[in-house]
Amino acid sequence: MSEELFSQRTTTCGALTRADDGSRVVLNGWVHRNRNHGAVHFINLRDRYGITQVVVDDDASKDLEEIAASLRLEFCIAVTGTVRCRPDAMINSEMATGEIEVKAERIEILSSCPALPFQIDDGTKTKEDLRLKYRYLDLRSQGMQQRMKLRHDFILSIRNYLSARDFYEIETPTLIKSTPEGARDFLVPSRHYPGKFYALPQSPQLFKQILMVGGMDKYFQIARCYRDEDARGDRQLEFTQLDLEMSFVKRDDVLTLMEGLFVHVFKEVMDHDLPPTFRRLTYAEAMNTYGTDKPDLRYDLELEDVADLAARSTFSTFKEIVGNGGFIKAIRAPKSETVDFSRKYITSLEDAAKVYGAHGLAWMKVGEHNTLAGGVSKFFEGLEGEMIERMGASDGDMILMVAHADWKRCCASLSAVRSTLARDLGLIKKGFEFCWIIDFPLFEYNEEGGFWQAAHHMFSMPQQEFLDTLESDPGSVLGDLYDLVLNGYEVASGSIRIHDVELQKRIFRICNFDDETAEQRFGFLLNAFRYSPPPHGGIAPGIDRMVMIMAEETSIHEVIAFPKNTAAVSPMDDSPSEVDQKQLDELHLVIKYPEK
RNA sequence: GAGGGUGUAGCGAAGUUGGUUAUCGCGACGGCCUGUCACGCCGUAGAUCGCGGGUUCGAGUCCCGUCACUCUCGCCA
Repeated sequence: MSEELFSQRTTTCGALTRADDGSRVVLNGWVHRNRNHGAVHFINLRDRYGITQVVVDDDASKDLEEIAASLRLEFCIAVTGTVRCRPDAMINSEMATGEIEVKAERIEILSSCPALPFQIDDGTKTKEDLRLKYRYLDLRSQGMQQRMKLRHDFILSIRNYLSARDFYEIETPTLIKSTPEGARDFLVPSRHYPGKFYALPQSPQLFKQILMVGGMDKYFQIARCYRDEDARGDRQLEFTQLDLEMSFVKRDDVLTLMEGLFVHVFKEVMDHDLPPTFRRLTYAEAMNTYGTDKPDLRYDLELEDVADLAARSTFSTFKEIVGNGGFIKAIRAPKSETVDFSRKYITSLEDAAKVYGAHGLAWMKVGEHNTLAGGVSKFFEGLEGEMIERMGASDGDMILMVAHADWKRCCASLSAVRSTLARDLGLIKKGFEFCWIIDFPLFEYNEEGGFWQAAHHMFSMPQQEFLDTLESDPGSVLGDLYDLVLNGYEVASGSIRIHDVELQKRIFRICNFDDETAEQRFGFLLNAFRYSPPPHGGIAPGIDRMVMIMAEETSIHEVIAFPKNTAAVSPMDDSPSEVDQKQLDELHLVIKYPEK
């Protein structure tokens, strides 16, 4: 009965060195490779820590030889043997354990496996759905193992840093009240209360503010968040945030803390030196200079306003747009050795712009001696010098322009051209370029609904100088809001919060929530705020996105152990799935299927 | 909700203006091999070309529809 189930490892597959020469060891792991040379077998045995070469020599017993010959890829085995240094000529300098090998005396097959649905090796080009269906196999790959380690190291480093700075890690509930903000909620039906639902949190926003009212002073949480929206490469239904809130702080306290955190974490986890502070851009600067509120600063390619020049040109389309208060912006495409600015290429840039609402992309080529040619250049006769100087252009460059009545679409379209150019011309430098975007507008106008809504969320503090004009001119109000941007991705978002009941109610009213509705939805927050809330603020960096960028990946799926695909399905466990009628009955639910 | 891309053996791909038996690499299976490390060599099996319909003497290839995955817009405070 007490017979040993298996020979338990005495060390791992990444640990043995010359110093272990002659020692008797047991290794547990998976068959990574099995090279059979007739009388000699080489088995690469793999575990999380590395790969060690196991040798079955020609003097092996018949039994051992037969077991070695029967091994297939990914069999889980235990090897008992003796470490020996390899002959000089056989040393593999590519392997961490390449100086030694283990001469097997006994091999136990702990478990076998059938032919694999795909090969486990790094950088696999296997379709993602298949990888997700057999995620347990995919996770064995070196890439997934490294990324899970990176994610672990990242989170551990964050925990240690914040803990050392007096933060408490506090959990908040994941079954909460549905509150009408932002994204669609995931709902959980209540068994006890027919017709009532919990919601999964889109973020712990209200709870962390209430923790501040509760005197917790500094809080953080590695928090799972849920938003029922369509997926993308950099977002899915459930994701993980470092949620963080502090009492008695102003904006710069939060920004400084985060800079210190990321400088520390990047050094500790990746041995990468970040600058001690990050560049700050106002929302208006970011939009005007880069056309987006999440600019990728790994390359330049700044946008210029050329509305005044366009107005003086003979290009009636542009003149009309300017005359109607529209916007015209331009970008310089620098001369390239690798990319020919052909009509075909310009069309591809135009297509990129049109996705964001541009009607077209006007272009001109810069020639020698302040000349412009091609495209719309004939309309800019006499303005060549000014245009070229404005754009800082020179011979061989190209000037690309977007005109649009809507400022945001004008910016976004040209931003798409900017990022396409950077990619195609190979202008993207390696590295990590952080920047802060500050001074966001607090409200934006909902065209469909005909009312103002919070651009970020309704709990952010308006900047002081706008307190008197909140109601009269919501569109001009700037908030104490900040986003952290890394390599063109929004990786954190935060604000100084409102801690005054009356001010909070004013914001609700502007956002179309009358006092009664606000009380109904957010009464618990307003109630808490009656009891001497401290001034407070916080931020929430996205863990998945951060690790994705650190791992130089473009999909957060690569840094999540069990992600869902873009159709919101998990191919491994086949969720979502139907449930029993009994379960529905208990929850008082009747399914109404959509008509086809 | 909208647009683009992809779908050929277990995996990754090729497949010409529509033309005989759909090709290659990896993997699987069998055999050989004493120093490999992506071992090598020989052989074998494995494909309703996503699915349905149409055009045609003939469709992997052309057309229509549909499904799945994927990228993007919308959406995501």
